[in-house]
Amino acid sequence: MGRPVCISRGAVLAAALGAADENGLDGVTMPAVARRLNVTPMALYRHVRDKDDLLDGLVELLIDELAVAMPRSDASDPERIVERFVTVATDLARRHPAVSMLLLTRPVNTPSARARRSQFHEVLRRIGVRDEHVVTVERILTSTVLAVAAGQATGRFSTALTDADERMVVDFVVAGLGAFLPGRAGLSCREIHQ
Amino acid sequence: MGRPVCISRGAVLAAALGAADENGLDGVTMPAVARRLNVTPMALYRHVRDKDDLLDGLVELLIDELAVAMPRSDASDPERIVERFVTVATDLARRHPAVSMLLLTRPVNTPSARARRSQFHEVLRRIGVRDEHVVTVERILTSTVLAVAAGQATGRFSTALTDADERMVVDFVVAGLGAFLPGRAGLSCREIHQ
DNA sequence: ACCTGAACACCGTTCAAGT
DNA sequence: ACCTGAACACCGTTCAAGT
Repeated sequence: MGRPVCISRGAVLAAALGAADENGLDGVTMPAVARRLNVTPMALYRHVRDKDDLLDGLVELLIDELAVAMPRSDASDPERIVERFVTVATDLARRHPAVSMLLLTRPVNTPSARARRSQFHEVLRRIGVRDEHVVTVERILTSTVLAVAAGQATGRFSTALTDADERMVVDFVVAGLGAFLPGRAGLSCREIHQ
Repeated sequence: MGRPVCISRGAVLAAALGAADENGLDGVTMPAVARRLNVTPMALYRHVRDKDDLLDGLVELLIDELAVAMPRSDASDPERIVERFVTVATDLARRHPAVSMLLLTRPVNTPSARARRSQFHEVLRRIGVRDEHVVTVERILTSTVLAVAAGQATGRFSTALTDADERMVVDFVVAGLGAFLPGRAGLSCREIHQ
């Protein structure tokens, strides 16, 4: 790209994301990131505490990108919400396969990430998930969607996710979520696959 | 432990698993594994092609451990099957948190792993999942269960999984699986959610 | 056949300098 | 304030030896 003489944390993270997208997580190395910025590796430590901090930064980057496309708290139709979540996460995993795996691995405790999570909790509460279930349901939903999306993007599965597969993920999650919505007792939601 | 003068692939993998359990994935290093066997790092290369091969071996180890406790193809009650799977995977993730994360990350194409998968496919077929859905349903199930289990074990979530949480995972997966089973109550989502 | 010593390229990180 | 050179500990890996 260009040759910015002046580095910033944002520039470092962007370079790291590029390296990850092109060469996988193993490609995210201090020298590699530095080279993309026309800088020596040591210069990075001015903007990033250490490599762990750099990876945390990548995770936060993806979370923000996930969140801007996420359902707002005024959403109410569970199926639409889940559908959007699955679509957005799958697309994200396709564009950033290596880093999306990190989302599953690393704890995300930054203020921004916590805010995103609260927002999600609010959505779940609004559609009828009981207060004491909200936190765990959110974990299950994000784990499922991210694992399927990231798993296919990083080659855990031999074939890529088709549109039909994506549809099945939505149906699965919607039906599973149904177990925590009022007005029913663990019945399966739909029968469209018969 | 002891001081085996003679090394084998099994011993190397066992030592690597021990290192992973104690010090996380970063603790799985050629010198560290070798030290556990009272051997120099170079000796490992006689039994393991490279580090990638070593990690593949760890994954296979866990898959086998998972499989011995898995439902047999004569199982028929979906809820019991899912329950057992969740219990076994959660327990496995608790004992081997670091490596269980690897299960989610690395493709598993060894003959043994493929056999395990076929076995699972057979179970799904038996309980009524249609042929063209079997592969994707298996991906969704394993991704969900492993991600939730491994995610809590590696500290992605702040609090550990309680028994109640585990129960919720079972309920979620059973309900989700219901979307792909015949003969359940013919409710549609739209009716349920008004 | 199986292990070791020496050696190499490479990575993360620090610190004292440079501008 | 921000970047660089030199330096260190450490890791993955190879190869020619040793037994």
